[in-house]
Amino acid sequence: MQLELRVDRSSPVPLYFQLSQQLEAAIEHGTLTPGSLLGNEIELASRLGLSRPTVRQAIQSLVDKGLLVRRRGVGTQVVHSQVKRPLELSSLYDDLEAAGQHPATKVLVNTVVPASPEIAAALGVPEGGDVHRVERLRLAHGEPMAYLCNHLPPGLLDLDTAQLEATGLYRLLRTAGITLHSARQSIGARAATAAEAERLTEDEGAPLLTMRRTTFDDTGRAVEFGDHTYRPSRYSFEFQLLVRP
Amino acid sequence: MQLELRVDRSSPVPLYFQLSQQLEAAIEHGTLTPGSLLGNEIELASRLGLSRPTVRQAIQSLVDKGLLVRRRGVGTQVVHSQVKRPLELSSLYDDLEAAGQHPATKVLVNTVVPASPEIAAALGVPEGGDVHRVERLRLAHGEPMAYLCNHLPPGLLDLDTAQLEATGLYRLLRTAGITLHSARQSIGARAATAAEAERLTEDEGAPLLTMRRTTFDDTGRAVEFGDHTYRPSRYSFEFQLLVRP
DNA sequence: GTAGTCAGATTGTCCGGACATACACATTGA
DNA sequence: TCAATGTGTATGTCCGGACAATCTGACTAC
Repeated sequence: MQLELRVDRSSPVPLYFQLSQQLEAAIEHGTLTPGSLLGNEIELASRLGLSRPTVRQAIQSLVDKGLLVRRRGVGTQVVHSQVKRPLELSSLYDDLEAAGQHPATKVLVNTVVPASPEIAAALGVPEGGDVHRVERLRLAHGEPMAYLCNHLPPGLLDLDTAQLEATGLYRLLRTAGITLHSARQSIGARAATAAEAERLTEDEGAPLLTMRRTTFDDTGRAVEFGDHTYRPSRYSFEFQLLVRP
Repeated sequence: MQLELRVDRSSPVPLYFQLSQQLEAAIEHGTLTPGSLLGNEIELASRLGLSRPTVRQAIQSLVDKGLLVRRRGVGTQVVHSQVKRPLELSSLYDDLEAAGQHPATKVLVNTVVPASPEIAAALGVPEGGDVHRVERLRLAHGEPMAYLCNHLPPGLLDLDTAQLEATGLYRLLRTAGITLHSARQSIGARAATAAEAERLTEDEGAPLLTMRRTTFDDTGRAVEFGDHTYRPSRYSFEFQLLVRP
């Protein structure tokens, strides 16, 4: 069966993007089965009334996502891998919501504090200068799941406690017009201290999963520094890595 | 000062790649300082005797790596972020070697076993069929650091114990002509069992960092399934994530 | 029968150009 | 003074074409 593809030239959406989205949907939906050839670029271009560079741009974006593989002299085929979801800079809140876990947030602290040396270095602000500090408890099904301590540079956005309880920090940042770009993460484990154990209703000495992250926006400016602890019985980090040769 | 760039048309190395490497080196070296404009694409192209698409391809590859930011109507500038290293599908052995930790490996088991349901599903082989099983202890400075249990599909490569002790598994795979493409990882934590504690010279119940990973080659075929436990006092996962909008 | 060779197919690289779009800045208007 | 408007500049998108590099498979020669 021939895959039905078409583009709308009156739409403001770029043609290559229209095409890549349709291809991605076809792969996701199973219309394009793993291992199947995509048909050569020139024929595809003429069938759609597009130029070859445009078709290549569409295909390239899916290759970058790890959905397609190009082979010179052979063609472009769908990878036959079970997992196709791309890696993302994930938000715990969105992850939980997507998994149907009904996340809830309890804001413990929402204030302004002087920056410690470590936080100042991470955020690129002067030591002792003002930074926002937010401590939250993330719950799923009413049970505590993670303790989240975040610091943000001043003047970036208003941190409203009600909003923080209704959604995730990343969504607030995006809503404020900040386009997140990259993050440096460190994931480790350690035994819970007495205070940590109480917050998460675990026993002292119980293993905890820890994550420390600095997030940067598209200008390379640090917009958030987080120090999180998770209950490993309730949460683990899942992601897909792509090799960039 | 004008950045000195030039391309060698007699080289088999693609022009866009020559350019992107020089730009990356200039950024790494500090010749191109964070926040500085790159000069517009058309002028850059004419200066180098290249076409604009070629220059764009070079710049785009660095944008994808997170080194540059494009702004319509403004120009392309170097991100002013502290961390510029891209995310990679890391190999523990290479990581340790790069950090000057003198890694060593002790092969505990190197054999062929029938695939359990879980392993068969991960590797995409028939249940009960033959798979390689390798258990290793990774040491740094003579101290145990991680316990690595891996399964590989049959017929992929010869697993020589001596080679496994001399280098990492990923390097062996690459040497065998396998181009790694992506991996699905899950990172968690748990308390050490008695057996795990003994292997890693920890106490029973001590927190351990766990990682489970399935690695795929460029055709989407699973080439390795690993179940690793790390001593969190000696190791944590560090990586940088890029957002793909 | 096996190895080497050749042709076809397909992606990889590169060109030169055209118009659209968004941002920054200066100008103009209220 | 401040907002709206225009203008220049840079990237974003798209085109049509050309040749090179590489893989597959069939054919040929030994």
